[in-house]
Amino acid sequence: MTTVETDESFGGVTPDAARRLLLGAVQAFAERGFHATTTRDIAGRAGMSPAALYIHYKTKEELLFHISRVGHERSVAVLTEAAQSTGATRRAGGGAREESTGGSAPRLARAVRAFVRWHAEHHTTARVVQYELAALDAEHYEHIVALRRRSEEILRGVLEDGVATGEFDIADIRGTALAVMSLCIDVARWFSPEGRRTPDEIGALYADLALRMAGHRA
Amino acid sequence: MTTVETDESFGGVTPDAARRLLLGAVQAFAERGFHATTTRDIAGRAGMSPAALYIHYKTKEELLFHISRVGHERSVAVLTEAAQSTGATRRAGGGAREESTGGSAPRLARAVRAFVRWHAEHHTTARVVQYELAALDAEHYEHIVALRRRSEEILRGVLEDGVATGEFDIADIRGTALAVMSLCIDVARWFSPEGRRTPDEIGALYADLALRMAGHRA
DNA sequence: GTCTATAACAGGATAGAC
DNA sequence: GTCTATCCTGTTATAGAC
Repeated sequence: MTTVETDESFGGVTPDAARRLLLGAVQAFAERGFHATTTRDIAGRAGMSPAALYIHYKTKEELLFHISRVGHERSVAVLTEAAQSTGATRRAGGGAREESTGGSAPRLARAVRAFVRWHAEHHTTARVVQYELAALDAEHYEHIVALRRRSEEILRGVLEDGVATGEFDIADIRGTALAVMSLCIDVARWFSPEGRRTPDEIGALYADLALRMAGHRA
Repeated sequence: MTTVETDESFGGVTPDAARRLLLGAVQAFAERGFHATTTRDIAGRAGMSPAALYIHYKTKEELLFHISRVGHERSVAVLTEAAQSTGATRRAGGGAREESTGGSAPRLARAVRAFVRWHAEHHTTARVVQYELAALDAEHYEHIVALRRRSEEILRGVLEDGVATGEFDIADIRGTALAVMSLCIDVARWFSPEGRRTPDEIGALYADLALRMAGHRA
């Protein structure tokens, strides 16, 4: 949770050189975009010659895929954990669901807050993850799209639960879930550590906005 | 308002060749991004040789700037018009404002609906306008940022008015305005004409969501 | 205004020494 | 595993004929 984001997301990557390359690539891609970034730039940031890059990654695109994959996995994990009921959730007979501890409202609030925090704290990674997908090759792109669908489904599930229990009042669940996702994702585009709000403050504000969007009766 | 967006935004551009280049560039930039687009590609789409491009635009970046400028001007105009009171708005003594015809709630709804519609209907242009700014040179970038601030201020103004009249209940006006902008802008990222909703349906949904975010008492 | 041809150069990826 | 040197392709932008 450093403010000068050195992004611990890739802390566990094995050869030290590979990790440095990943970190350099994330920064370069976030600043300039994938296509405007040269392999010389990436290698330079990692303190290596351009050639050394190819020992660890077959192409520049593979580097992007690695970043995208790990980034998406992290953000899905953050969302999944936060969206869980604190106790267990059991399905009741007719398809409606009973909550044991956390109702849908706190689950939604926790999910949005955590997801937004992740996008703000890791805005460098998140920017690459969210806005450079088009540069992936077809196969890698499909892999990532599958991960993205998971996030959407998780969020939609929380909204569905809340409507079923009467906590939420939503006309268009799918559309609202998409809108809440939009809101969270867009944080990566504009967030700056120099801005007037901390990641957690934005998370708290957005959690409140999401509850309002869900028609939560305060 | 064609579904197969041929984007009338640039209909008035004077030499026919210049307009075709602009249109080709918008499509190419939206599909591949600025840096991944070649001048050959743009010229090809306009039915010209690469060299002909430089008669009409000094550089590829100038083409992007032109698109960005016109696009921003259009979207600001759309937002401004929609956010106006239908009658005149007069300031009352203490800084609070009286509405004559349209209250703040319908103004917010109209503004969001129109802004979202624009981003959906012109999603090709909008994508370039919103996501390729980083490729502009410093001077051009500043020009565009000034236009963007205008949009934010317009939206914030509507929220402030609504809070002053008691129509809205907002703790953090600036943050909420930013969030509503986010929501609208992000439409350009994911909208597809093949999707299940029309631009106007999305606009209507988002207008409702914005009212909820603003704490409008229905 | 548009074309063909080309200058001038940058960038991804590899070869081969160490 | 890393370096230096380099290949080779593709790119922006210009020159000069029509």
